[in-house]
Amino acid sequence: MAKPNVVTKAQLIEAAKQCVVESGIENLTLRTVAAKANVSQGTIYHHFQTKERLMLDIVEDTCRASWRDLQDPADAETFIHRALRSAQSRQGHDSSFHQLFLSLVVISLHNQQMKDRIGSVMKAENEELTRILQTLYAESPVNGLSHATVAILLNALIDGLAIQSLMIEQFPREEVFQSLQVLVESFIRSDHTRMGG
Amino acid sequence: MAKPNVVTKAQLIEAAKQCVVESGIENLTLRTVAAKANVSQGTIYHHFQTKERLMLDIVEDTCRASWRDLQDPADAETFIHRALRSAQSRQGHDSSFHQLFLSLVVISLHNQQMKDRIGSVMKAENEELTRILQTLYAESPVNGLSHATVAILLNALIDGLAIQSLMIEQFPREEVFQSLQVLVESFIRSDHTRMGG
Amino acid sequence: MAKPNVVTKAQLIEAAKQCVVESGIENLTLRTVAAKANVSQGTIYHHFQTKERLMLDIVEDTCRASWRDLQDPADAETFIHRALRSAQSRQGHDSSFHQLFLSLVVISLHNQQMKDRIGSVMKAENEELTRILQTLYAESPVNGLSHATVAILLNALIDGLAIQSLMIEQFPREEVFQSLQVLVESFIRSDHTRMGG
Amino acid sequence: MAKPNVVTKAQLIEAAKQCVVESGIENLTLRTVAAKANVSQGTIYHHFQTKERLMLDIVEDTCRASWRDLQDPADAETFIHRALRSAQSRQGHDSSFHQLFLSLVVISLHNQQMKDRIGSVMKAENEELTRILQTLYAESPVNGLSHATVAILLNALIDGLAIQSLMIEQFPREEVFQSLQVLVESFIRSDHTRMGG
DNA sequence: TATGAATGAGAATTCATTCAT
DNA sequence: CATGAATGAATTCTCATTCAT
Repeated sequence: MAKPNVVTKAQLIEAAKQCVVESGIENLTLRTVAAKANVSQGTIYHHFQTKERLMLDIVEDTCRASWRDLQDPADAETFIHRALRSAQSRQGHDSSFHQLFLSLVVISLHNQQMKDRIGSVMKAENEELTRILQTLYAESPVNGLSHATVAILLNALIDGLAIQSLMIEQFPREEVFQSLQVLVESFIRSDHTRMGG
Repeated sequence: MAKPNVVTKAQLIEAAKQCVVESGIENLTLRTVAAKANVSQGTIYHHFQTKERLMLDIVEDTCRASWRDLQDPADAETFIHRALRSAQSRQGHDSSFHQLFLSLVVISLHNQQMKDRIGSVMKAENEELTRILQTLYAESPVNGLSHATVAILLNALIDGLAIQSLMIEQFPREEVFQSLQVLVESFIRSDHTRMGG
Repeated sequence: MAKPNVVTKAQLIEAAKQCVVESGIENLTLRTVAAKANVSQGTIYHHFQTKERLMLDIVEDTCRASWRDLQDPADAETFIHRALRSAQSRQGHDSSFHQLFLSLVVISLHNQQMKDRIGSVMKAENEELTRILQTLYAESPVNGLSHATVAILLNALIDGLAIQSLMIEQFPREEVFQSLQVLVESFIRSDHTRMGG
Repeated sequence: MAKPNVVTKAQLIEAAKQCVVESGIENLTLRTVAAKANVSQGTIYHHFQTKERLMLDIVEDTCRASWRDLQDPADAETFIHRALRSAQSRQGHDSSFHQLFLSLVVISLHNQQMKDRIGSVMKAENEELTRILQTLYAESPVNGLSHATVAILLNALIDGLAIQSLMIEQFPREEVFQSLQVLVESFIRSDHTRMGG
């Protein structure tokens, strides 16, 4: 007993994320994580010194993933559609992303370090979307609102819809997201000068 | 030793809600609630038979409050302004409402009963807002979208902004909510005006 | 399951002291204490919030006992004989007192609160013995040494002998303590003016 | 990866002794020792097969050191002064020796092997001091007590004073040890002088 | 030799829950 | 109704020890 190198940190984080989605972050125990990863509890403590550290690493991992998606090179125009489509897919059968995200948000309400990390990513997402909107429209697509504000509202929309989608049985996902797409397209087709390609 | 009627159920629920906001729903213990309400743990068991029932009652209480707000008689036009203003005030100094709401949402992800209750209220809110929009506009204020969809999007916006406001240090609350008000007013003043136009 | 008032704090402390003597303070676990007291571990936490608090209470209890012995009314002359005899009896078959005492001393080396408590009792014992010596002899019984110093040396002698007695197999307890008694009596019989009765 | 001869057993024992003095024998862990010696935990297991053996080796090392001091060639008369002076210096700024000694004594209360080892050294110290007293005085320096008993009492005095010195804040070290020296000198200068006279 | 990942037994501690008063 | 002592299961965490490299 003591086989070396049976798991990596990444595998443990993955197992932990699954546990959160499966049984709720309030029920996340290291016993469960260890079981899911097929290692002993001690192993978890060898990699993360405390449960809090593991949770911080889950946040870190999730944030890094979001950031990677963001940086994914793509021409600006398709960016928003891609975002919408990915958001939609996340809501349906595979709602795990938003479950995890919301769980981390709630836990971070009483953990400044987590809050800082998540907050910084959300801010970065707003800024990235702002940049993209600026590429698409010389003037803001919505009268009277700055590009930055439109970006904030769009990102808020995604998160707010995720909540409704998670909570409301038979939420009309398809319809709403198609409407959103229509809305966004109406920006793009609108008579405002289009700049970036 | 038995002082009668020292506390009411409502007081205990209030205490529990405070505990959630102060130390996180993941740290909600009956000991804490009892301490905050200045009663013994046993007392809590006389009012709620289990911890889960207490949490269900918190949800119930929170939902009923939302519903009461909704039913509050007021002419349709001012409804949205009132909603926006209240949403805004909830985000700034007194963010506790949204903290509580999000916490309950996350917990309910693994509690069907809670999920049903919260989901039904969110659905009702969508429907109520739909009704109001129908009162205000013969046709939907946003081209191509049904009244119901606009309602969903507006409500999603509120929740999504709440998250950003809770997570992002120095989130531009004032600016964003004024923009939102501008946006909504542009609906009201100009029937049939396209959102993006 | 939950029979009220099955144990008192005093009983738990007694059980803990027995555990220390039986298996060493370095092996003191709350599981053991609970088992010895026939209660659950939770019960121990109901009375003492932490293990450290329990240990502080053991110290407190032991110190209070020492102090009570000290205050025990007795004419000064017999005091020392009584002390010697009790010290001796503590060393032989019933060495538990000194085992406990030394264990607490060692633990307290890294616990200021415990150290303060034990230190204050030891100081008080020195002072009490000084007072008694002053009652017995106008001038110090040992040439060139103050009453206080003689008291310190005598008390040190007791502790030092306890260690030897605990560690050395077949330590000549009888012989040494009779010698000590002879020595002390030689003080009393000496040509120095005797005062108190 | 295997650097040869990075540490010697002696270095590990030294590290362990430091750990005991710094954080208490009850908190001695192999992790701590390894950290202090800048080696891995595995390395400790190459030198000592178990934690208990490490502790036995600490005892062995400490006892051997005492014994070495004892054998140190010196004329009998100065022996006692040297002992007193070294004892005194051990108590003040550098109290670590007695901290370690007492810790080992307490642990050995429930480890026969350690007890035997420490006991044998204490006995040897008594015997050596007896021999020295016999060299100095034809008859015992204290009327009615054998040389052996006086030796035991003197050694007990050293240990007992060490405890007081460790526990009592502002223990009058200087004064007491000078008194002790006066006392011992009174033996040496006046053969046959009665201690109490 | 030396390493350090892995282990499992057991430590302290928490907590929902029960029950006699 | 209200209390609070008692419970036991579960949780976080520690640590001596093993073993493949």
